[in-house]
Amino acid sequence: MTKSCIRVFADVAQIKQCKTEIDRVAPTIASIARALSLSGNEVRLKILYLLSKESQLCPCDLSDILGMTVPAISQHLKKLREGGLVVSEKVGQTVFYSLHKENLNVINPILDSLVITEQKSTVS
Amino acid sequence: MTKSCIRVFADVAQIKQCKTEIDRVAPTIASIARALSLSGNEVRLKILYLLSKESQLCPCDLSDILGMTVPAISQHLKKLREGGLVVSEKVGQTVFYSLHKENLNVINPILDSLVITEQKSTVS
DNA sequence: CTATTATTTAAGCAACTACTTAAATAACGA
DNA sequence: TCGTTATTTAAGTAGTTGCTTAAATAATAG
Repeated sequence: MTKSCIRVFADVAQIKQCKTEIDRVAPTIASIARALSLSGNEVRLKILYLLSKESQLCPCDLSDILGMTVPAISQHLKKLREGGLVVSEKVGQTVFYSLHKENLNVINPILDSLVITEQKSTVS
Repeated sequence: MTKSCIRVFADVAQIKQCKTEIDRVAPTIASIARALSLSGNEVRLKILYLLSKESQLCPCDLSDILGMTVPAISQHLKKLREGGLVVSEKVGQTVFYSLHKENLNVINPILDSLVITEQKSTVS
């Protein structure tokens, strides 16, 4: 870290500009990275996909569908809720989870691309 | 796991259908989740963003720009390369990294959304 | 009130991540 | 060749993640 790149082709102005630019977008990148790492888990991505298909599901349903324990599911849902990607509504003893559509600008294209990828592979 | 959801409103047919559907898309989800978890790291997302702006950068540049040690950067680049998100080309002692555009269908919308988000926040 | 059901929370733990420092590899120039 | 530079690899480690099981919380029915 003390020594920096001194190669002949290094473009000092370019590097400086990159530093400025990355500082500028850093907060946005941090927030997007958070959303991506949330959905970068196989179980949570499945939950998001299922919610995009079914509009709402409870932890119990998801436990059945994904073949996992209820606490395991609940902990994933907690992360998704805290990350603002899903919302929950309690109806009696049951808690229904659904996508938090307003916060899904990062995730939506991914779910879309999933559908597209599936269509492609179904066709071929 | 042994006991399944027995609530009154549970829709057995819906659950069964979801199971079938999730099994069908599981391989695609796994591969997308891998790409998302790769780009769900702040440093790696910054690298991808910088490469989308600069077309090619070496580990040394990135170390300078991001204020991190070269080995730390190198290890991130290795993951991105193994995940197929970037490619490298050696020129003399320098290794230039650039985006592997063909494999970026999952990541591209994210980088785009980053630009869009930045424009929004700049305007407001 | 008591038992049952749905969900969440907590504690423990194995596996993974992302850094560190040191060493290895490779290209270059004097 | 020797010393320098660019990069990668390796080993060690603190922190994080994702599960497990057990316990806590809350709603409902008898």
